[in-house]
Amino acid sequence: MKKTTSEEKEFLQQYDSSMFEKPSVAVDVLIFTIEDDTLKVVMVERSEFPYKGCLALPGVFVGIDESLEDAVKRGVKVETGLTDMYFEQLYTWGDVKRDPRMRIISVSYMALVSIDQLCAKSANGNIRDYLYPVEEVLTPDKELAFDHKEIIAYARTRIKNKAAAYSDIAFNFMSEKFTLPKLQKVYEILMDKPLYKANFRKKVSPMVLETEESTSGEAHRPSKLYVKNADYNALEE
Amino acid sequence: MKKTTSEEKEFLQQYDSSMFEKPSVAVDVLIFTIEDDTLKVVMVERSEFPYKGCLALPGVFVGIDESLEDAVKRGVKVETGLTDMYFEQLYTWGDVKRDPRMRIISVSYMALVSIDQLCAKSANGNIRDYLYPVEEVLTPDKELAFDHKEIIAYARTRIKNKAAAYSDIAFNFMSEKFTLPKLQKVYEILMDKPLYKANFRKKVSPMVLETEESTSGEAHRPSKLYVKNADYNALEE
DNA sequence: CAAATAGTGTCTTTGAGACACTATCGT
DNA sequence: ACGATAGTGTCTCAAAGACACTATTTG
Repeated sequence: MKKTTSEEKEFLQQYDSSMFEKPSVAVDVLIFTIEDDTLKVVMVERSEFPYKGCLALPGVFVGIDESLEDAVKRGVKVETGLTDMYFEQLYTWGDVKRDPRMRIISVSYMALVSIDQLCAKSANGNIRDYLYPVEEVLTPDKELAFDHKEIIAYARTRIKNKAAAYSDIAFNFMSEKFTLPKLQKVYEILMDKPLYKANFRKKVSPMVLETEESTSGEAHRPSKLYVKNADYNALEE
Repeated sequence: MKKTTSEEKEFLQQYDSSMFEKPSVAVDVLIFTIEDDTLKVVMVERSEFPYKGCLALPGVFVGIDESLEDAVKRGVKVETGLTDMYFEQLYTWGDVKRDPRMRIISVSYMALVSIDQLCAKSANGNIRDYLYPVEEVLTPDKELAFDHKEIIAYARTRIKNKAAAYSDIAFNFMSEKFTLPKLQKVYEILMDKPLYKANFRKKVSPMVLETEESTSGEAHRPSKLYVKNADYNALEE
């Protein structure tokens, strides 16, 4: 990795002699999207023991010269082809027996992406085949690999809390231009509860900017298109 | 660590051949307390390079058969002698160069403890000598070891947010019985802003239970003693 | 016009914030 | 009585919540 100085050698020798074995470190990535008005997460079916046939979160081991974030980007890229998306660290899971094969400490991250972006880059096979409704995989009788159900439940709670606080996470699921009814629907899905139209619009009005465009062609009044107000967070001071 | 089955061998071989070197995993513990109406954190002065002479957070490497929480308990015990205290995971720091000696991924935890408990168990030397005011170690010109200033700043923000939301974290700094003026002072220290007495008492009244006892002996009206209402969180549903 | 969805006005209730007041100790 | 801190009553104002209304498109 790097050359060691004489001062550091003492430490490294001491460390090597006291620690016989190191845990492995992985990142598990929860790629969330909204499809058919449903919050979904990317999962893969395990072809090997343990948990053969169960759904598991995609994950990669962290390389010795790779930051956690770089490992996440690598994992997301192999899974979806996407190179730029919003993600944030969730929690680190370190139970000794969480993986029966060997000691693996997992740093979990959640990535949020619109279904449009997700499908645009889907080169190998259809990414839609790997999307599973979150509420479905969280049902008690559904068996998932390792502690992945707990991890997904943790992420689900985080998403709900952030949406309820009207943070801007919902925008990660939107295309660039969107109508307020669509945005409201996304917040409702994330919060898992219905919202009053007028109140919702009061809340989000500082977070969005109206455009000149509108929807058309549907058998009802058209809806104005909005974009995210990039200055919103700056105003928060 | 454990015996491997034939199914698992394939995985382990594949893993071993693809990963030449593993990062080390440590937990860094931020032990916070309140002394002299000031939020303080336990730190130790480094006697070795790198960052010789700088303050650092206490930390331990995570053993191969040790959970993250067990590593935290071990670290807290060697540092303070305490065996039971509240702690929670903060964040995992994984920059490749965060430790110049070798690749170390650090899972940070914050522990919160009253000054009474902290001093009660202080066997070897005076633990008070290792307490440093948080705002002081966070000043820009103060050099701390590794990325520990960033970690402390992260924890400071977490504490502020939790106090501002009137979570029950403040109680971790109190003795079993306390007066409301003392509790208010603790919230003010954590939030770093003054509070109105009447409003504060309205807020915390469901979180506390009045006792029969009062303070006495001071040249002013005595103050009633309260205990934490253990049922409070249960009521939250 | 009817159906359907987009969008607005406003009332009520809740709670944060601010401030003034009363209460009770020791000296 | 006085200084000092403990503890309470209540007003204001802003935001959350609930609901009713108007507006604009297609068929």
